[in-house]
Amino acid sequence: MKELAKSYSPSHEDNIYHRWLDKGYFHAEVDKTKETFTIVIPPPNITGHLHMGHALDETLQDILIRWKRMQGYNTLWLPGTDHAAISTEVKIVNQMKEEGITKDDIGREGFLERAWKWKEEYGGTILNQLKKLGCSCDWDRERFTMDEGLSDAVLTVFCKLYEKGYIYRGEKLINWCPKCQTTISDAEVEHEDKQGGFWHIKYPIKGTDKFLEFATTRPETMLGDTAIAVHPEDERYKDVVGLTCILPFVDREIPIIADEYVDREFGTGVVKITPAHDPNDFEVGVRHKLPVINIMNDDGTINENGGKFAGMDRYEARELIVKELTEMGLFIKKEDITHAVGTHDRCHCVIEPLVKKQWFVKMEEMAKPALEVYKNGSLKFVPDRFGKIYTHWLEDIKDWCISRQLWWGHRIPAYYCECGNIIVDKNKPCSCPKCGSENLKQDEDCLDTWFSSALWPFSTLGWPEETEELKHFYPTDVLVTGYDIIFFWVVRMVFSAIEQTGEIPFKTVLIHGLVRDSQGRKMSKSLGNGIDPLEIIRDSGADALRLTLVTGNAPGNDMRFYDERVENSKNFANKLWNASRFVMMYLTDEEPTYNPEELTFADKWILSKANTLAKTVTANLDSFELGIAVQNVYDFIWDEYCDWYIEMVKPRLYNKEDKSRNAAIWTLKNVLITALKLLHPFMPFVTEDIFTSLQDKEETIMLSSWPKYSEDFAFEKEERETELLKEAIKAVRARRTEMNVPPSKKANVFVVSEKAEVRDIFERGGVFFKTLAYAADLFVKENNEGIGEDAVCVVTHDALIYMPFAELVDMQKEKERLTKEKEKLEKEVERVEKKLSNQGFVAKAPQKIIDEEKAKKEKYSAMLEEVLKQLSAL
RNA sequence: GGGAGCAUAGCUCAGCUGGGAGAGCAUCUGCCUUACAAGCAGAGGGUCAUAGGUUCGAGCCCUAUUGUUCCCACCA
Repeated sequence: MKELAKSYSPSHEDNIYHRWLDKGYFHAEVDKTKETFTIVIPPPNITGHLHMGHALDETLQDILIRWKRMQGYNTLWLPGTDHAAISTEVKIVNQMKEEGITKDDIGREGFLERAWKWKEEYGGTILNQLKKLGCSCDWDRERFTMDEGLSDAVLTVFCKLYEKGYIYRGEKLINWCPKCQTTISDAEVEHEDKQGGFWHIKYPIKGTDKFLEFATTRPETMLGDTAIAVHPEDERYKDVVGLTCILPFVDREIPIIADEYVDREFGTGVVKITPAHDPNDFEVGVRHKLPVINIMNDDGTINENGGKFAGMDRYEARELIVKELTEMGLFIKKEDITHAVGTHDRCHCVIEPLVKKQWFVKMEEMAKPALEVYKNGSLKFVPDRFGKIYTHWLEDIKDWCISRQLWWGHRIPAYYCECGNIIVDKNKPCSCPKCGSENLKQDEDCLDTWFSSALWPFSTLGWPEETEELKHFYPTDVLVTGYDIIFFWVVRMVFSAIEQTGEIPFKTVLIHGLVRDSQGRKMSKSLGNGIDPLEIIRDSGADALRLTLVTGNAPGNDMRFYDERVENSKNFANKLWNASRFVMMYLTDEEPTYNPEELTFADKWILSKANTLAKTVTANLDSFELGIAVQNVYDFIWDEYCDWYIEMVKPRLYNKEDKSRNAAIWTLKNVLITALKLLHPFMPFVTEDIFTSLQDKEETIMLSSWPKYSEDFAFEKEERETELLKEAIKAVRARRTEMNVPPSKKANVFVVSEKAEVRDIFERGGVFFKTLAYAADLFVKENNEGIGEDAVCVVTHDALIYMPFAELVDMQKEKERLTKEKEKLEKEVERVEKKLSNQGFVAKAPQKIIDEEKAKKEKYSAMLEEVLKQLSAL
């Protein structure tokens, strides 16, 4: 047995973690004799640093993993990182910029070399930070999305989907980020409300002196207009449909067409159609076979199709166009409006819809089974409401643009022959199977980062190889992630897994909310309100951080993080630490023996409570109520174990002659161990530290067995008896405080009850009742004969408790107090009676509830009777 | 425009299938009681947003309203 330091300090955490690592406790081998429990980590970006969001996400996973591991599952938590195509590339480009180098200077090869070097240097940062948090990942199985194996999975999937016709190359309208110079998917477009203009403009109708008036938020796109549209049934414009307008600046004749898409009620009921730069217009263009004229360069400047505006920035061109239209008399007015503008979620630059030839994943077919698995219940969301979000997205899904104009990532395995043939293959073919030419060029683009993360649950386990790991650990059990990532990742993992492996990638998706600052704001770099989890770990320990993150955290709900909460968590660690120190004071080298006959009813009470606790905590973990589960343990340790049980057994411990001393020590130790085990998933370090000091049998709490409910330790009667004494003690304490009796002033206490059973309880519990109720001596009696009439009386449920404090009693105040109590009890009795006389209640309420109410009635009536007696005696 | 969440003690939040309102922090009072002052004991504080409804019984279920946050969406 080791001794514990005087107060708790988290400084051991690193040592404990390294011992776990050295012992290989986190490592999972395929063990077919056991049921598996698998979690794959949502791979953090290699550019990332641990922020509170990660800390929460990983804490929840570690709790589940540690709990299941203790339950005896073959548990695997697979860690790794994501190459984060755009983020990483931008980071490296910026770094190069400082050195005055551009991507073109060093070329693709040079750039990739640099990127890999960067990855080797910084990519592991965040994983090391996870270790500080205590994450019990199997580090031997760490993966990276650009590993050889995972890259092979990516290429395999690409080729398979291409062959199946689910991946195609097409010229479609895509979202273009002029700043990052790449396409992005719909999911990466964020709609932000921005101040903008609504310019009213008119075009002359050819062959008439009339004009057609419309309004637009992006005047510069007029350079690419190829039509003007009105509603087919709009009487106002019936005559002009079929005529043409003259498009200013470029002098193009564009037809006036009729299309249902136009809303007659909105504006003038006239829309300019720019198929190359607007999704709706693109559709209209397809219907009417309109030419598509792209007027924009990749950097957001106007191209040669923009006539004299060519080379100008899109916003410069906008101003100049409006100015010149004004001069031409074609500009009518400008309204100031705020409207939703699509921006890139990474750089917040306004995205530009452009028509480009890109690679797409056809979604319609693959979405169906992904919807089905949720509907038939095989895929669950916790809380369930996020299933609706998932469903909604899938039902309305559009094809996924997967090509990115980047170098850092998985290069698209498509090869173009000079004859025009396209070959899609994992490996570069020697020659074109069509024309035999060896002049093949690989597609320059890379795949969307999410294309590889979509395969993460199975690619990390070796897929497409039929590895033992894949067979054993897949499908995984739980995916833990924030609600902000359902579209990007969860949806894509589900349909990818079903398509490639025929199985769902995980059974349950546990969704958590955001960690916000004390004022409820998102933590962000720009606000500077982020709290660094590593700083918290350094100052207060990972255990305190973890407890703070999980306490009161309900699935799917956001939470606020602030210092006072951490403080409380730290205090709890200290409380547990000191309770353990106390217990260890009474442990000797000799193991306390378990002798059921020696257990007092107080011992049985706490054993019974601990027994129930195991059941409750397990049930809450089973239903992913981690916040409630930890609250259960917290309350048990602090309120029941420390504030009551330890105090109750002190007299027995102090008295070496006490026959039940051994039983007390045994109970103290074993209940503490149970509590430590139940707490371990939440606070792994402090529980391990105490556990290893407390006993010598097992070398770690991590692999100890999870407590189970047992009928052998269900002691209902003893629980009732102890609660009765607790109630009496509380009543005495309250009464003393009320009368300002200092704790140092002890008094004789007389307990009076007609019931032999009650007297017996007080006799048996007398030892601790005396100390906890500040009694000099305790006298248990059948009636109040011989007790001074002027003693203070406390009326409890089963007994009357007298204390000779006559000199302290103010008769007037005493009367007031008793009157108050009388009124309170009368109210209670009235309430219960009313309930019990309600026919509907007696007829329809469950028997258990009725019995409870009846018991209450009896209890309150008896107490009221006593209070009345007291009053009349005064 | 569609959808979702939230509204409970001064503050931050729990309250799982309906059966007498809880925690932490803060406040007040008294205690350095041989594990812990990072503590102990006691106390105050809530018409559970509003209005209806279902029910013997509603913080919890239903409807509407108000406030608030978020997500989705092609009104140019």
